[in-house]
Amino acid sequence: MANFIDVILPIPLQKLFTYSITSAEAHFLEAGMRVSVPFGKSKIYTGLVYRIHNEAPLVYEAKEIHQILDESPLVNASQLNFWEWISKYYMCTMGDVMRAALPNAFILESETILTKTPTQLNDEDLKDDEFLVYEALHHQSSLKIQDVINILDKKSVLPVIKRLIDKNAISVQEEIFEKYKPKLVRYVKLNSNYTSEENLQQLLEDLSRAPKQREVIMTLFMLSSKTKKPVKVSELASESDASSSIVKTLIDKEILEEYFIQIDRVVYSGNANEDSKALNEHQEKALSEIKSEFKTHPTVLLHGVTSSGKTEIYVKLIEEVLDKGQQVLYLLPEIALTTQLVSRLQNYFGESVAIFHSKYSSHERVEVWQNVLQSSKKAQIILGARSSVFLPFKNLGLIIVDEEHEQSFKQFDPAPRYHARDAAIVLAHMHKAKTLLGSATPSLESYFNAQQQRYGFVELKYRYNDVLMPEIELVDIKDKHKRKLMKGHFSDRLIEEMTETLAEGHQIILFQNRRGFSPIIECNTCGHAPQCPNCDVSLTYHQYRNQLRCHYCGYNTQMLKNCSACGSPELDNKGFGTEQIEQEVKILFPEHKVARMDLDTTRGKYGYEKIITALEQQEIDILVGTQMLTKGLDFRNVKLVGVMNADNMLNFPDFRAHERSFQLIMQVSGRAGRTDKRGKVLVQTYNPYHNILQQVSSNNYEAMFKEQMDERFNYKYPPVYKQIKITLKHKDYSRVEQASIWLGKSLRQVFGDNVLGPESPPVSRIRNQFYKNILIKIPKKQSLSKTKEAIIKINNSFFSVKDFRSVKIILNVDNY
DNA sequence: CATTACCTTTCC
DNA sequence: GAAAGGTAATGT
Repeated sequence: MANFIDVILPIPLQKLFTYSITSAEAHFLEAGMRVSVPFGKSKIYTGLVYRIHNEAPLVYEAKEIHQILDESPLVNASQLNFWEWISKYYMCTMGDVMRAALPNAFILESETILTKTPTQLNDEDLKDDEFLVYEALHHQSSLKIQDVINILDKKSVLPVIKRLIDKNAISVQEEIFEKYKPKLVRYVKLNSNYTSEENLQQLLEDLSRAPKQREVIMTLFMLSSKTKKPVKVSELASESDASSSIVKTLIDKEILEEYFIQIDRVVYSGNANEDSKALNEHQEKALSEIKSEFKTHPTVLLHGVTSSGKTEIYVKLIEEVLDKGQQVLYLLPEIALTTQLVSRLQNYFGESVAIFHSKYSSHERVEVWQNVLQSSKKAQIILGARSSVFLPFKNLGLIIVDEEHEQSFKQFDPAPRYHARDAAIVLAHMHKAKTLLGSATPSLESYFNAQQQRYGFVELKYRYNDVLMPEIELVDIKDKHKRKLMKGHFSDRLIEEMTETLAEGHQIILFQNRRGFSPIIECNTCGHAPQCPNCDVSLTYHQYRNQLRCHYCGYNTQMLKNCSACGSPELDNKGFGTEQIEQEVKILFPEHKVARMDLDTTRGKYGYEKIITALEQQEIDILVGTQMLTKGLDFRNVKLVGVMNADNMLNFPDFRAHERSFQLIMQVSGRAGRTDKRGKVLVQTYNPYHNILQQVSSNNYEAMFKEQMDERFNYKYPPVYKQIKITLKHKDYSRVEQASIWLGKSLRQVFGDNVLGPESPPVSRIRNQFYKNILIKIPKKQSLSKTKEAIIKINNSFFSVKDFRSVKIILNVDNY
């Protein structure tokens, strides 16, 4: 009987691909193992076995696989179920999910390698470009396609390569590379020739004329007898104070023998040296409420004010799940995964905590994956960002989603456009595990779900140690401007409070929801603002490199001296960003240390941590920053928080702008006064009577919730209605316009008034591609899966129109 | 008329 | 997503 496998390939194609295998391979293979398979004329891809069967495909002949890559499944059955759900719910292909789920290093790709043939050729047989490539192969043994592109400096190199092959000058082959290399550490031991006493004696005598080498040998004895462990080369070199070349000499002389041991890249050296803290009465009460809610609800929302000690409650829950021998997933927004929280958990749980986030190298991620797969002791608790929902859990008991309201749990750009919180709830369900959502400012949808009894609900209203909530004061900057009480972007009240706080030796955080120096440069004479050549946006001024930059495509140029439209040298800054605030603070408080925290200053693996540490150590008096400041950081000595301008958040054109503003201001406020002293928050605004700001200043989440929910009801927004956003994208404007009108019409035939658009988004061109959006609102009682089926149907007929085939369509389910 | 740029199609 | 194969566009 013939044997076949269906394989998921990491490309955005709807279908699976069928390959033929031998019966021996059929015996060996299991779903979830990787195979490498030929795809197309020349490429070799990594595929994941989805199904093994005997049904020969009818319309084509299946190719044979190239190679089996795993000895046991890399992805388990429950993960494949989960992938299936993601792909159905978020309307993407299994290939998309595979790309997102597997660490990059697991997905091998082949590369075309050119090598010279032994045949002798006369140079005159070759044309110029052919000769260049041929010549290059005299200097290096092989070339990649990319190298050829560089050598010839043009795009289409394949004809050249083809001619060279025809002339028998070169040959090509496909090679696949294993991207993951285990980390090996070099150890040394004495060569076995010298184990006997007399040989050893002889050796030491021989070395008497090489004192350094003798010293190294003596150190080796000393080290191995002291630690009774294998001795690392690096250790030996540093202990004996010898260079590694001396060690190498000894190895070359076969006196020492080197060997390698594979080690984990990510190791935690400390121990679980702390017992979990005893809870106070409020925490204790919340904990027991959570447990009793779990009896009736698989998902519970914990609404606990900032600094109420939610983490300690999580720790207690984690302890119980670990005792049952189950795994725990602790999800956090990327940015909140700081050393602070990591080391706190490591203090309680030692090396059973594994961390997984995007700043880890792909090698490190492979190791975490493998530890989880093997349910290793090292990976009982996974602390990770959204992509950690894809880890190969076997026995998950609890998922904690901390800072549940954070929008960074939703992935926007490549598919799968999943929301990690929602996916986590489904994942927990598949494992019959519990999910705990925690936030000081829950998202409306979660709070709504709790009210509808879909989630259990627990509240924690008291801050730890009964610290008072900070006092929030609204400052009317319209009035201050009128009365000339503003210095730059600082009101007299803010300066007063800052001066006082600094005098007391406390720290200050200033929050400005915008990065860059000054978003827009405008000509005073003609009003022209420099635009990005590839996108439909004005360029942003960045002072630290004196550049104009585009935040969408990364385009940048030097700052202009004259207006590019009229030549006038009078260019003015409109709006303001973190850099400008930083500069103003430096002028206002020249004797204090000011730092800035935004995307530009936190590049690199430790950029973020450096600033945090500096603030903790009180090397910084005033920190200016963006959203990043809001994430669960515990700064003991910060007493004052200033929100520079609340209006640009409130006026953001998005149905969640108000909810977001509330959350953001509440979260930054939470940074103030975490110890004995009551903190103070100043919110500068042109509109102090705005309802949201009133609700912020009275710390009234319920009022905010009620009012916002009314709006969501009236305007049919989530969580009352669900929504799917369809984005069309093409480099030709009239093509997207026509396509979007057609699509809008077809959708309206099915969904009527619940289709909004097509509309051009605020930024209608990015990287020279034009965009159109269509929004579909889905009433609660309308079946979500039927809706999606209908969309897919319409989509298919869309692509059968020849003119539309080149238009890219992006489906975004729950696009908020 | 040859070479290159661009677009469409197919991949199992 | 990538490369092959076809077609239009450009150069000599």
